[in-house]
Amino acid sequence: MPELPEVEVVRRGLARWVSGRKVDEVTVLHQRSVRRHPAGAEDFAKRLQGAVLGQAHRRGKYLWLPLADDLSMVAHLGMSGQFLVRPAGEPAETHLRVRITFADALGTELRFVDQRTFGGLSLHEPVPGDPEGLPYPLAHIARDPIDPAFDDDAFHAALRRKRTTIKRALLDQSLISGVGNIYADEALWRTRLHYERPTAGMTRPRTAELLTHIREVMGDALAAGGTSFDSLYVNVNGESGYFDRSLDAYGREDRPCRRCGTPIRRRPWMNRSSYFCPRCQPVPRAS
DNA sequence: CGTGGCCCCTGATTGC
DNA sequence: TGCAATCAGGGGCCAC
Repeated sequence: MPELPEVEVVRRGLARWVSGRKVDEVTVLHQRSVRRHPAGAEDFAKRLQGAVLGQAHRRGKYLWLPLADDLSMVAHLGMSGQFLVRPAGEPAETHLRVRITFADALGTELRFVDQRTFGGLSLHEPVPGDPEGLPYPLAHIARDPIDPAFDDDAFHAALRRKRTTIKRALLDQSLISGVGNIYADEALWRTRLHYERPTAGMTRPRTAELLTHIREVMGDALAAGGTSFDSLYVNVNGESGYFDRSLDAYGREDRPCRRCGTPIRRRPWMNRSSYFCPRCQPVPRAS
């Protein structure tokens, strides 16, 4: 389940192994993987053929590589997406969705593999005047907390304005990007905040503490090469990253809280799960 | 318009 | 043993 640190690892892999190469052939093996390309799979392939893939950019969990002609190839890994750089001619992976070959002599091709097809590739024009050439579908995606331009004060003000709960806000990519279910639980545990705490009650020091912990969790994961729980996450060269043994809350139902020993609880939440320590992170009164 | 909830998908795991 | 239910979850989309 790639979160921001994993996606950043993929970005670096693309920058090293793919940027600057000229596309030869594009084969779309699953329509759903290009569903965000409005003009369809054939158009996607046609426009990409012959283009040189530019520098690899990231905003939150989105990746994009500008082409020479104003369009960018946008990628989202979703739940199970992987970019693999493989020797051309290697057998296709079971869930290979898009194959991109190159017009050079390096002998490798780029493969987008995605078991659950929540991810996908598409081509888009930039938001007019955006200095980074941010593609249109990403216009509403906020900066991530390890982006130097992330505005802590603006984030705090947005939390105060909202009438929602803290974990919902952390997963709202228009407020802060790159935080997924796992790292939200980890950061809330570190901050001793229950996931249903109203954002309107956040104080400035509390927000600052929360951001610090989010950055620590992400930084730790990035240093470890990304988090993984199974073989679904593989970086651009096919190597798994492992970080799960240092998780404090996520996936630890009934196991003792590393701070106080109280068994960690799991609660159904938004069709997924929230993990928390009932003692360190007490349920807010008004919920 | 802001907020909350549903749903897309596949495979591993669990339960009967 | 075999089949069905459950779970995993990013984020777009829609209803209220």
